Amino acid sequence: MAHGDVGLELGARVAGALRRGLGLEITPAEAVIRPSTREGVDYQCNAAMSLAKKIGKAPREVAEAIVAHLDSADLLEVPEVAGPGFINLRLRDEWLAGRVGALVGDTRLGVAPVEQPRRFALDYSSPNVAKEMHIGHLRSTIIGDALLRLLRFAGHEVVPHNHLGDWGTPFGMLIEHLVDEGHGADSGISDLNRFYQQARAKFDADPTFADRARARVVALQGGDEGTLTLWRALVEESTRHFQQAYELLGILLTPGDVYGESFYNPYLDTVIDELTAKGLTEISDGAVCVFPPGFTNREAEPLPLIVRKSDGGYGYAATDMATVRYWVTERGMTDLLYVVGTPQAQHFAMIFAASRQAGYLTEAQTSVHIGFGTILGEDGKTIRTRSGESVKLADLLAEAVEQAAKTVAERSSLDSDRQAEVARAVGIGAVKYADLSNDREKDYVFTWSRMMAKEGNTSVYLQYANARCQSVLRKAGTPRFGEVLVTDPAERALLVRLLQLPAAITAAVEGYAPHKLTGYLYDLASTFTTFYDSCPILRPDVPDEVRASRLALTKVTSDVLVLGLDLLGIEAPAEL
RNA sequence: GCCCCCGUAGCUCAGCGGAUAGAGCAGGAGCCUUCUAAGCUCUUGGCCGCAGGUUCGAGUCCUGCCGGGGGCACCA
Repeated sequence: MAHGDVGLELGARVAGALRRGLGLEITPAEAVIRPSTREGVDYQCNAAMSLAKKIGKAPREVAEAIVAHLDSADLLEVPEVAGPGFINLRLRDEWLAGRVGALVGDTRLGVAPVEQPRRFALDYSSPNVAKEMHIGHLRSTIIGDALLRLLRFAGHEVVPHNHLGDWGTPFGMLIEHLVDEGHGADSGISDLNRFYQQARAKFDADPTFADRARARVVALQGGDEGTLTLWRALVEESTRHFQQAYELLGILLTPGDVYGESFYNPYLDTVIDELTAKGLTEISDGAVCVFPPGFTNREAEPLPLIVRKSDGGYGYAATDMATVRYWVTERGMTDLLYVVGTPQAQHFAMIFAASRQAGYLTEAQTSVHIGFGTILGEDGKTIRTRSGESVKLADLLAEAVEQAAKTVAERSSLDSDRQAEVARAVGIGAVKYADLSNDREKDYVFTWSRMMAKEGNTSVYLQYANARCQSVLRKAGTPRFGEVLVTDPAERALLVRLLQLPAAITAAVEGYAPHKLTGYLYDLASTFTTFYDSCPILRPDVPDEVRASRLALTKVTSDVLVLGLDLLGIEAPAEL
């Protein structure tokens, strides 16, 4: 294994030792190798204690046997058994140096692609047509995009899809309003919120308009061509608005990734038919329902998934069933991911359960609701503007860039154009990092002062660390990267850290947990700045071979930071 | 009422069944003639909500309780 996870490699060695020493078969993961925080110890093996129990030997005896049969002289110092049966492992400097040296110029930085790529359909962002994006769309969009990047880098195939809210009864009034306003080159729909509110107001105030709106819904559902043209105009205008937000945010979604609710309309009847043919549906209060087992309502009665409403219309349950069916059956996806807030947990649990019953999902597929917590204001409640409305995404991002620009202006010596670019990278990065660095399943408190802080665990700290790397490399002219040497504890710590990228990415990918990567990157940046502080690189008294080694380390550190930030969707300017 | 999630330092958060629970901020003490001080070093601060249980070992797994949030039939 030329590249990869150091912990797993150590695990494989321990597994070998157990096979030879005690005739036990375990997997590398079962060797329970963990990074150690103890002085002078890089990793520890915790397998002896649990194994001792199984085979009826003393834990220390097992540990001694592992050590005795460990074939690891190439990569480890002599291991020590400590405490009840811990095995302390320290990597050899030469091995570390060789491993890190191999990362210079490696575009994957030691991260091996997965051995068995899967096909992911990834649902994220999902704003509503004719409504401006607001803070409620932020987490799905940011987290989903990071997962797209992470999964792809890991070697999987990922098809992102943007489940636009582009269908339903509100479109009757929206289209009628569009008719009233005229939809010339510059119609009123560029201000989406106002357009929606105006339509709403007319709907509430003017019965004639309301009747027209209702008739328009029927025409829309009936496929009236003129109505569809108007509807498309709304969708297109909204899509342009979304694309602007995505561009500013650095989100990979394109109009080609739009699979809105309307996309699944042609499949809805089929879904009902198939569910019915399988005997899964019941009529309850006039609605066509599936009752997946294990779900109950307040009265402890079975809880329905309403696939067709009593008025004959389709609800979102029908669309979501059709979505599962489409991505598995028509597109051959193996894994369905939905980046949607945790309040929808029960809904997705029911969709998945019903999809299994229907045979849309089999053992070959997984389906995961990637839930996330609510963004809270500093008062601990759902964040809102002073007037109680949800915060517009555009306003929030503008605020972030503006705040960043202020700091950049104070610190940066770049020209104004490049300062503007940096402000954007820093401001947007701060918003994304604040989101991604929290466990996605928990609520998190949105605090400008903390995310924009010039110190601490923020995106700018990582960006700054990278800018320092880049500055050194620039000053080195055409840097000569030499063989990696270990001459200082801070330098050695950096080597150990650099080799932990594969483990961090694996953890982030397997748990759909970007914060595992942010945590690693912060540790790396922190380890680097300590190294930077105590290990001069370009100073004249540094021997040439040490300088060449440290330049190589600086290069690899920068590469890891840039890659890591890119996987999170955050830019890393070369200068701040 | 039932189900799900969360309670870790003053604040915001990490923590993979393993050793003395870690960061950042805030507080205290230092460090810029020297590669970007948006930085570094040292330091104060914890009955991991409470009570049981499982385990050689529990912040982590199980049960109960207390507190907070969310969900529970035609909105998505």
